[in-house]
Amino acid sequence: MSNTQKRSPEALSPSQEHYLRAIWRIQEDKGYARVTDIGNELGVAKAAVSAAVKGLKKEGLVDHRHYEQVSLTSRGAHHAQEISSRFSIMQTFLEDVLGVEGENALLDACLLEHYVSKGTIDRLIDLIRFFEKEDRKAVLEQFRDYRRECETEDSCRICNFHCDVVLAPDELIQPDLPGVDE
Amino acid sequence: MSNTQKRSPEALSPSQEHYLRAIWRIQEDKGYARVTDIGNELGVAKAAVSAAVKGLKKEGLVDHRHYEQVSLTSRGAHHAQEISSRFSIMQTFLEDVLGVEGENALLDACLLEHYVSKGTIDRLIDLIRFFEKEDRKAVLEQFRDYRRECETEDSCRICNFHCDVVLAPDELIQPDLPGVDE
DNA sequence: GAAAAATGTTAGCCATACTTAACAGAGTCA
DNA sequence: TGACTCTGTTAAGTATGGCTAACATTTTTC
Repeated sequence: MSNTQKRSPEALSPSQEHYLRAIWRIQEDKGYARVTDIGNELGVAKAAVSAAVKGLKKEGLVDHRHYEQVSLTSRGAHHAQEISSRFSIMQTFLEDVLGVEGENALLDACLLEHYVSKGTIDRLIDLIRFFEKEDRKAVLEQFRDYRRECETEDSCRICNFHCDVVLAPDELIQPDLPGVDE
Repeated sequence: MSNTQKRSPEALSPSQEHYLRAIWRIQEDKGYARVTDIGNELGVAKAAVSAAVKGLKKEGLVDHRHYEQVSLTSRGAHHAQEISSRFSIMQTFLEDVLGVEGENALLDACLLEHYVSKGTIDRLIDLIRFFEKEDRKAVLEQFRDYRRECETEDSCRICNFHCDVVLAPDELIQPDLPGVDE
C-alpha cells in the first residue's frame, strides 16, 4: 500500500495522460496540435512539452518531427479517448449526481481521472445512468434538497461525519490545536 | 489546468499525507511508530522513511530524535485525522454506495484520498448519509440490482457510455488498433 | 530576400521521492 | 565485554517532471 503509483510498465503516468488528453482536445478544436498550444492548454513551459512529447513519441503514442505538429497515433488516440472519457465520467458524476459546484467539479475531475480504477469508473457509469432514468429523477431531487438543508443548518450532525466515522470519541483531537492551517 | 499538483506552500504532498496516515494508524495499533514499521506499512525502504520523517519534522508535523520513535505533533495528528477521514469517506462511498468489489475500493480510496477536494468530500458525506436513511435503503437496493443486470447483459448500452458521452460517432477510433494494452 | 517574430529544442538547474549499499547506534546474549 | 542482531542514517544513484535561459528553426512581414 505504498504511495508510489505502481503501474505496469506500459501504463501511462498522470502527466502523460494529461498531455494525451490535451493533444486530443486541441486536435478536436483546430485539427492539429503544436507544442505551444499544448503548453498553453496545460499551463506549462514549451520546454516541458518538448520533453513530454519526446517520451510519448518513444512510446509510440504520438507522431512528431522536429519543429512540426504533434499528432496522436492510433494507439495514442485510443489512450486519449480512454482518459477523456474517464475525465468526462468523473465530471458528470461530480456535477450531475453529487452536485459539486462550478469549477470545483472540473478541477477535481482533472485530478481524479488519473487515479480512479476501471472498476470504479464502471460503477460510476451505473450510478449516473441509474439517476438518469425518469422515475429516479425524484430521488436525485430529494438528494439536492437534503444537501441544501444540511448546508443551512448550523452545527449539523452530518458535518461531523469526518470524526464520527473514523474515530472513537476519546481519540478525537481536542480543538485547541496551535496553528492549524486550512 | 496544469497537471502539476498546485498546492499552497503549507499543503502536504500525497506522499507526506500517506506517511502521516501510516504513522497515525501504527500509533493507534501499538502506541508508537518506528521507522521500520512505517516502511513496512507503506512498502518502502527505511531510507525513504528516514528522509520523509526529516521533512515532516521540519514542518513541525512529527517529533523525532535520531534512532528513536516517531510521533505526531498535535498539528501532525490533526492532519493525519483529516486525511484518515478523507480516506475513510472515500472507502465508505466506494464500498457502500457504489458497491466497488473488495480490495479495489481500498486501493482506489488509497489514491483518491489525496486528490479529492473538501467540497467534494462534503457532497460524498451527504450522499452516504442520504442512503443510510431507512426509507432510502430501497433505492440503494434498486441500484445494486440495476448494476447486476447490467453486468450480466451482453453488449449492454450502459457499457458504451465511455464513447457515447464523450464523442460523436464519427470521431470514434475503430477497434483495429495495434497492440493496445489493457 | 532580409529582419523580426513566433515557435521549438537543448542545456542546466531544481524538487520530489524512490532505490541500494555502506555505515552507525542500540539492545541482547553468552 | 565482545559479538551478533536489529534498527536507523547517510551517501550516491535513478526517474519523473517541472523551470529558465540560450539557441535553432520556421514563418511572417516589410
